[in-house]
Amino acid sequence: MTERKRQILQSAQAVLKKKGYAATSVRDIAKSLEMEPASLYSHFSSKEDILKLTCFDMASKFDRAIQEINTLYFDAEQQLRMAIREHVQILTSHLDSAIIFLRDWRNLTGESFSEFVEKRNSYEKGIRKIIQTGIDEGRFNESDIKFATLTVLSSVNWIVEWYNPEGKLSPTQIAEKLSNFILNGLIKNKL
Amino acid sequence: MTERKRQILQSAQAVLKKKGYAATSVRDIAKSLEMEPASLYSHFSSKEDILKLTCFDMASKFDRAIQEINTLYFDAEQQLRMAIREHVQILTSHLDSAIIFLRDWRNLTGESFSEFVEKRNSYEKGIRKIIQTGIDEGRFNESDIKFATLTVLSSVNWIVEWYNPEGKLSPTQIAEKLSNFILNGLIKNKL
DNA sequence: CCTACCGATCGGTAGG
DNA sequence: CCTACCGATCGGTAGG
Repeated sequence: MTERKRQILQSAQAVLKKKGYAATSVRDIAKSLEMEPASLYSHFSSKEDILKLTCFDMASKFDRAIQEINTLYFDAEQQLRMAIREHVQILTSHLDSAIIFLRDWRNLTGESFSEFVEKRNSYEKGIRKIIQTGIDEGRFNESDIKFATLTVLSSVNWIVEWYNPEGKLSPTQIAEKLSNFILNGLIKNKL
Repeated sequence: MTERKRQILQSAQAVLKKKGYAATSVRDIAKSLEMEPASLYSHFSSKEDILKLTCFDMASKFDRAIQEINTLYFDAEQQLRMAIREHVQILTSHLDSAIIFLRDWRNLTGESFSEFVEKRNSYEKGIRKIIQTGIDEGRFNESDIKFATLTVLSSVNWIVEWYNPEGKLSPTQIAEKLSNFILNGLIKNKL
């Protein structure tokens, strides 16, 4: 990927996150770059190509992170805290892409769609494995494991809806709060 | 609203939830009803009109539920459990509308957009109030209250992504699991 | 990266 | 609820 292509991709992502993939035209993207719509096609083969690159790029970032964590020795609680920290880190440091990745992947078609879903399921499995370990260790509640996994992921992914890079909470602080919430719940410890 | 209009609306919602508002054409909607695209306009003034009706209809359901709960005497834990139960009930019993409501509200324009955001914030405030009560009662952890509210809502809303009406979990069971998760967290009670 | 352009499809209207 | 139709915009190509 050339420097210019990366530059165009970034500008495109900034536009796409605002109105969503389906409601954004190739002309909208071109305008943000002050170029003609037709010129985009010397860098990308189609509008969907931009979506595809964005979604798969994010997916592989998450994939790399979970693979690494899953092979580390820490106990389940530490693993989960690390996974959440990494997840928040990826989301917040690529906020435009993250929003497209989370909202617009359904617009992928054909093989891209199914391949994406597969990658997403594989990541989900990585998280599930951590929670399963916690249950096996007797540290986590024996809850419906699929249910627990989805609930963890939903609360982590939701941060893109309100995260503000100039806000008072750093990604690390957000990750810690989120981990505490997920691990300990809302109710005060009855010691 | 005539019976026929409601019927058309329902069919439209079934189509909209599949591809999303922006990617669905008026022709797609008409086809699902075996009528001509132009005929839709004797029931609706525009494509956005359908989105507007769907979003605001859902919003008012949530609004009614939270208003009621907020005036009841139960303590914060009970209130939160009730709010979650009602929320899950509304989502699952209007699944098509719920998905459109959650995913496509950003496509509203002008006044509709701002009015919707306002309604959504007001519901959020209702949930926040319950959590605040819990903190005041000394029952809930003193966490960032806005943060806690958003995390609760995200995990509840996520159920539309995996809920299956024919699955083994009833809405009531889902609500209870979710409440337990949110209140007690993943970690086993160290008694 | 641009000019020039294409066929297809879009949301919507007029008139019955 | 339909026929007939509209101007605008869509994603994308040819050729330079």
